Amino acid sequence: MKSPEEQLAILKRGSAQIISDDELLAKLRLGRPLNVKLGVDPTAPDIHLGFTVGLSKLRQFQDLGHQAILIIGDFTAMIGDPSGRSKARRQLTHDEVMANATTFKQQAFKILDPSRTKVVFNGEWFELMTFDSVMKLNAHVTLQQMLQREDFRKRLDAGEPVYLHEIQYPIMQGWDSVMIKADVELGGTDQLLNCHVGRSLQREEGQHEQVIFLLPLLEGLDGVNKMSKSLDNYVGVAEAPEMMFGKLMSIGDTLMARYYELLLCEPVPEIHPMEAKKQLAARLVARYHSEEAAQAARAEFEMRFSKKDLDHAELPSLALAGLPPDIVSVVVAAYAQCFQITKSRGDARRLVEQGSIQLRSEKVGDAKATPAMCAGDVLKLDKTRAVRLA
RNA sequence: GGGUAGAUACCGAAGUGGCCAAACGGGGCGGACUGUAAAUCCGCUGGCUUACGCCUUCGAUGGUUCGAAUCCAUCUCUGCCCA
Repeated sequence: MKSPEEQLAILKRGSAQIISDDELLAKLRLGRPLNVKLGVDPTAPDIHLGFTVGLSKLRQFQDLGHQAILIIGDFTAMIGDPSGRSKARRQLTHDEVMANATTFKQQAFKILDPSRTKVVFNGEWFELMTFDSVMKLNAHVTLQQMLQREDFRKRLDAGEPVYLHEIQYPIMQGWDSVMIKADVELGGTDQLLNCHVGRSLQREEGQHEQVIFLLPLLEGLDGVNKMSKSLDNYVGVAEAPEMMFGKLMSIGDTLMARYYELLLCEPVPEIHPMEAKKQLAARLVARYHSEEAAQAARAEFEMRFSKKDLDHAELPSLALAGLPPDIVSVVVAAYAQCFQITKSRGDARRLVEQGSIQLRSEKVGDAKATPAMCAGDVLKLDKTRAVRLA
């Protein structure tokens, strides 16, 4: 086992803020495995790369001999963490949440070591709480403290509603820390207040206060907002290798540097940016799938986009039989059948007229056209989608 | 509970009886250019239609009118102020 000082040095890499280094060092010196808490709300069925920043850090704690405690917020997910949000979340039903939690757990174990992870659901304690104990908890936190939060503040200033159940969220998250006797709580930088509430509740209960270990938030594919399912700027860890590779290749250079730092924990290599990005994409695909899948995804990507060789790429096929012969109808059918995307005829016509639609690498251009289409022909729909006719 | 202001397309925001499928900005999409990126430029952005045009849309429901996003009534939701 590494010395406390060595452990601290390793853990600090890639962190945003630790409250505090000294407290963490003191806890590491206790010589026992620390309870390291990471809370997740299964609001969506699968996790994305943004979330893996926390899981990877948790894994690092595990590798140093500590006890990982993954809290599945089956109860809190129904409220929805208001952190960083400009609107109240839709409340989920318990069934939805539990269904999400199942896949969630499987995916978390692509990163965590299952043999050293304790998984708990916070419904275990919250469902049993009585109203008077809820009131007692509330007595520990003031409205002013809650209003310090930037996201609530912003909503107030913008004249947006802030609901009382949302204000309960930090208190519930804090109580989780008490219930599992957390020594360290991991979270994104937007979790600062929530984690602090945990500390004060622990103090009230006569426990040692948890160390707050904050990690930077990973920006989503747009490079601006944090990665989130609801903004559709995410890369899911369960996504198909080609999809994952393609999404990662679409990011800008600045964001690439960020991903290197937060996901691979190293600087961008001093090579052509294009190659650096391919390596990033390949390594992440390898992490969540396999080395072979990563190489295949890269080869596929290069064939399709770099060499623009759609003829040999693997494409979904579209049966022409029974379709009207005009190009617009074929395009609409291709989106619907091969990609489950509903395009209006107007949209499809626009794509044709604007030159996005290509048949055998030639722009069609004329929405009225009824070009001869044969089995095996490649029909390009837009930047990322194409189908093979059959 | 009382007063008051508001609810417009993916988001923000104009429009206050016909010229409104609804300005403008953002976002999104397509094209050019590139490294498939970014930046830039051009175009598109309710549905059906080759087109003329037709249909549905401005919180909800009714009403006034030849004609309503715009006027009236009721309802729902939200902000702010007062209790």
